[in-house]
Amino acid sequence: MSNKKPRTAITPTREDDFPEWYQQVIKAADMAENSPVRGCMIIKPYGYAVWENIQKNFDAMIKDLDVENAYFPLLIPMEFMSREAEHVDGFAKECAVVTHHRLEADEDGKLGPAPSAKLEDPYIIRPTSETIIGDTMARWVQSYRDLPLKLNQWCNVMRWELRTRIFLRTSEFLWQEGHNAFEDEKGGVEDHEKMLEAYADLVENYMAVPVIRGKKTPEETFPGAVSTLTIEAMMQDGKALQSATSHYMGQNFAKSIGIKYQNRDGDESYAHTTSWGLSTRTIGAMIMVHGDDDGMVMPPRVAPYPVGIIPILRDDQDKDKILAYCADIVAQLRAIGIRAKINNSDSRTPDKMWGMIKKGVPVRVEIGAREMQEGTLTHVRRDLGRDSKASCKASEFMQQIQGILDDIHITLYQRAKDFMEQNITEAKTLADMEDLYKSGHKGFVKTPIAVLDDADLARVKKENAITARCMPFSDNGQSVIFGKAY
RNA sequence: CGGAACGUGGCGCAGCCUGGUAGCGCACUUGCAUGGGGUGCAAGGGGUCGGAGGUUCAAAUCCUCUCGUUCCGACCA
Repeated sequence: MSNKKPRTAITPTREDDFPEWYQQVIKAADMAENSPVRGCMIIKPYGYAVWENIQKNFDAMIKDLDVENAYFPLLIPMEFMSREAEHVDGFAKECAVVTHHRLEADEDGKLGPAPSAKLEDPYIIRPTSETIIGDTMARWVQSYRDLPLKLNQWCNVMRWELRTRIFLRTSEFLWQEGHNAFEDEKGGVEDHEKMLEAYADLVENYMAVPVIRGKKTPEETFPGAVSTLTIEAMMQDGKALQSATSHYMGQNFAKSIGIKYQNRDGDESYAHTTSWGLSTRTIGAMIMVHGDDDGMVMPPRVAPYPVGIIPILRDDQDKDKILAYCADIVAQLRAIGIRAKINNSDSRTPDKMWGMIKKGVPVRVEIGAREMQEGTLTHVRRDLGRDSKASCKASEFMQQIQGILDDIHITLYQRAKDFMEQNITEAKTLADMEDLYKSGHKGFVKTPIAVLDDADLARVKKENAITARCMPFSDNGQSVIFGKAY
């Protein structure tokens, strides 16, 4: 027995092969899978439930900021793309194009686009709805009284990606895109800051992923934007993942798409616009930040069910009684607003347990004949493992569970935050940074802002596969954080 | 899109070099014993080897093309 390592539920481990571990966690946790459509994923119920929780929480946040939801078409007239020069640059090469409106069989019986049904004006499948929403806003905004106008839509978009990775980069993905318009610069600038803070709030306080808030360097700024703000998270392999961005477009976009209005002086002005988006990719971030070698570790506030209950059935005699007791526990939890689910399949107990471990259910509750008789239950925290196993009266549990879940959230967040902080190294010069990466540094490197002007920067970035992630707010724009990125 | 690798039952793999119609582990089904961090024994079901062509008496094994996946790179949420 030379194998001293305890068996892990996921093979390989994070240390052995991080990218493969990531794939295996998604599979083991039953969150998503590849589809017959190249580059597109099937989000399974357990993964989609996470997205629904993200949606629910963020949707409430933006409504508090007076954003209204609307829905725009999946198809966008191709000519819209050419209205915005920067867009052509950014998205044209990854657009799916709709050219026909009918299929028909040829002489061999093979289906194909009917030549007679060719579209005079082709459509593209939205890679973003910026142009069509902008076009709409241009019609809706006539007067300064129509501003601000804050629109958001939850939808799917498609970008024909060359290299896809489930959740992190797929050809089709789900997101929300917000597009706001304001009278002046102040309104737009403040808005894009506010939206970024909303993202930071969501990601940190619901997904337990600590982030660095900052501004993109000019080079990394979104095409056409005056300013791009970002939240950057660190994965357990030390790489960065941009979790959400918020752009201030100045009047650039309004001018190209015609969002103009009569201002308070009776003159014509162009609106100042912002756009902001967060996608299913953040689910990938959550996996890579919290997951461990036994699978997913769900942050409780977005977990499909923060409490999972396993009935322990030793024989059929007590089965119905135990199940009834479990059902009652679930009902009590739901009554206090906690999502709970019972696994009453007839799998073996250990298999049910490992199933919940791999899914990362924050609190596992075990209930057998013993608990039923005593009116107690046994609970274990996923983040702390079997050592955290404890028993208490069911009534006490109801009092404590919210606190336990909050504590799990804090523990996950703090653990990730400590990791991130320990893996940000400061370097005074570009040469110092290069030395760090050349000697195998895995995390971020923070340098003075002056490094951006170093003529050698491009070479160092290229050779070390790093990019400028952002200029963190915490240093008032006086520093830059670099790192490898997803 | 460039470089590399891979594609064999649900999952992970062996077989391919030295062609002769498929094997292992896990999962699954049944039974008995079990049952609080991956239970044991026994009996079973399931694949024609990503797809299309070619070579051959014969192909999972050789050749060509194609589709897909993964990793690295460039690009990007």
